[in-house]
Amino acid sequence: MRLSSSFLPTIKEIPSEAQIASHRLMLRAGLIRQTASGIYAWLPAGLRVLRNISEIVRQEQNAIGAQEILMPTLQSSDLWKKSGRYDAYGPEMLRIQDRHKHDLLYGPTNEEMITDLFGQIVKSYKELPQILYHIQWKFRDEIRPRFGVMRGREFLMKDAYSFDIDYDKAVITYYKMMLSYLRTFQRLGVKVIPMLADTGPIGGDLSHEFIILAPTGESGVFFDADFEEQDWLNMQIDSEDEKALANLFKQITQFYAATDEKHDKSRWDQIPQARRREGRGIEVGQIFYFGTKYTQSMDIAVIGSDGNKIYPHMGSYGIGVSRLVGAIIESSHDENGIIWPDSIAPFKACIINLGVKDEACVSICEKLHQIDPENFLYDDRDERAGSKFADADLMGHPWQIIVGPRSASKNKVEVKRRKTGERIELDVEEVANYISNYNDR
RNA sequence: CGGGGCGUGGCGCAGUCUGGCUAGCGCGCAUGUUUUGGGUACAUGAGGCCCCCGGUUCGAAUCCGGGCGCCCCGACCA
Repeated sequence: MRLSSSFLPTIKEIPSEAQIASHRLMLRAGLIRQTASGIYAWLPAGLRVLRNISEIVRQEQNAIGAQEILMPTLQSSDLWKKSGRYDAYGPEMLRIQDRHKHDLLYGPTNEEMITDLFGQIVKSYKELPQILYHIQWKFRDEIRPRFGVMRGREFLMKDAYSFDIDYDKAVITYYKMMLSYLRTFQRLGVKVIPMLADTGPIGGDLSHEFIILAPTGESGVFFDADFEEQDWLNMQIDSEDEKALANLFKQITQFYAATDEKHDKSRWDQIPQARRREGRGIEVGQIFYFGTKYTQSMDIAVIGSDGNKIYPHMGSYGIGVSRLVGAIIESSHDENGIIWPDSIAPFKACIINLGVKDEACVSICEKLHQIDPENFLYDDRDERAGSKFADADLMGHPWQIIVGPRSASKNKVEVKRRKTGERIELDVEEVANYISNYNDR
């Protein structure tokens, strides 16, 4: 993509309405524009990030056998009246009437709908287990939206729902999802710690919040440093091997990790000083086992081998996709702008042409652009060097390829790593390899 | 929902208290010159329902009434 003809409006001034870094940077880097309180339009760069995150989430869900569907944003109130949540949900739920005066709502979540859908289709225990998910916009009419997409009213979320024959199988599914989440977040390039969450009236230890570490996070977190060393992606765990999953879960939960509400001083004190990590975090996902709550209230059952009704045990598993964009920026930026993890950056690299009227510069840039025209952003604008650098830093491209008349005559360019600021001069032909083989230490 | 604040070219603001020249300033935008590796300098220019409706007045961005929108603090939340 060429910057000169793109819809990537960066702004120099700090927008007055934005209070926190991620919100300011998202507006300044041209990722989003607000259209109403807590509601945002996603511009090309922002949409690319959203899609990159979604794609990783999708791959890791598919990897554990979850199947993608797409449920609508608007739901009939009927199902919610059946489950009893229509009245319970309160003013957070956006209620709408159609022309026939039929009550509709903009879905804040999809347990009712998926349970009903499941019930229409699955009739026998032989068809279990099932894990279904979708990535869809939701709406919760927050009392006070704030912090940009971190606490918007409309938000993009991956929500998965599982159906198992009994508790023991449901637990296995829960473990699978835990593994999938750990892998997902690692691929997203962020440090996320699962922490025991409140399970409400259901009890047990089967709900975890996934917290991304960021200094401006909403809650304080305490965890064992050993957690940081885990490499989930390179752990060869077969997601069909129940024993391996159970072991993994044991291993994960043996590490201490808690938010300030659940912080246990006595357990904390047993951890060696050197391994104690304290910080702040933002919740970006939650997994939850809730048993037969909906299948029973909505009378959705399958027939068991003995011919009797069985109410499947369910779990639900959310990842706040749009919230992650803000949360990742909170945990990865500096005073100049965003620092995107490679895996989700809107563009892999930005080619900065400092000599748009210089033949050598132009031809080198064109050549570099061909390495990956879709994912290399080419700053071909006739602008000052300073503003190009400032924009590239602001937008947070992992790589900047700087092409100036000085070195272009020697067929050399400068490559800058956004994250570290390290720069290296390379022959034009070396750039593609250098970037694709680069490893962060 | 309680408390506070704001609404004036695309963005950030002044002007409002104390009504009155042609509604200003910085940034951005356009054109030209200049500059050319970290937001250059100068010149010229375009761009305004002063949030909306009603009222007071010879006259309203400014005063009064009503409405809408947005932001901040709190309680709440993925």
